[in-house]
Amino acid sequence: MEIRSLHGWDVNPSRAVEIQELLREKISLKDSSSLGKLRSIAAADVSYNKGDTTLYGAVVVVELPEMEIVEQRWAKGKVTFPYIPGLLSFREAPILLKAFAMLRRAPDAVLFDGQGIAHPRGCGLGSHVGLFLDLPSVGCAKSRLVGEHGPVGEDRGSYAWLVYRGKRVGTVLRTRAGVKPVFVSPGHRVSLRSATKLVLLTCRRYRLPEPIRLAHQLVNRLRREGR
DNA sequence: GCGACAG
DNA sequence: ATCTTGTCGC
Repeated sequence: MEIRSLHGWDVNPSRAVEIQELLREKISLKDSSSLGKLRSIAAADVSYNKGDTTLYGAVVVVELPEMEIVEQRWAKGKVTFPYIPGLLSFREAPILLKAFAMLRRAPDAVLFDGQGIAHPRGCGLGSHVGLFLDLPSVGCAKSRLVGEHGPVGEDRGSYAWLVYRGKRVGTVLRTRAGVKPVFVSPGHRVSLRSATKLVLLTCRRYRLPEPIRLAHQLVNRLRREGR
């Protein structure tokens, strides 16, 4: 699929912050019309090698309603940026974009293992990569980066607003009774409402969305087998 | 200066 | 993220 080039990746942390502030203005929180006929959903994830600088990135595409895998691509590369809270996309996006570039067909939406706009500068991994792909994207993180929230109901589907600097930037969603909730936030071209519905829709028997679990399994398998 | 801090 | 076995519970 086509990848819109917005800037290179050879940057330092200071420059990365400037880039996020510029990208923030380009993010759309409106539902893309293409979400109406939502059919294929993709998810991307990254895995690292221990004392090495090798990393793997993968994207898995599934189709509703059964969510069977229709395509999957992966790439192997080297770490070029350190892990700094708030700058995760500069570490993981490059390898993920390589995998996305190999997709034959662009998915209708993409899920990311990280934050969308629930970020210090409103531009987390989900938003950053969503902008490059110019596709509806959603951030679904396992823990909090920024924002505050009240208690979350115990039933599946219960949620609390994630508020940051006086704005609702996401939801803390219980995707399964009895398990820790996930942090959902719009990436690009999706509303907070739709982002939350999309995550709940793709969560079946586990805490995380099925596409994300599949991408997670794929990169970990690649790392174990050292391919 | 101190505490927080996606993966 | 990664290092790691068993184990408590539905």
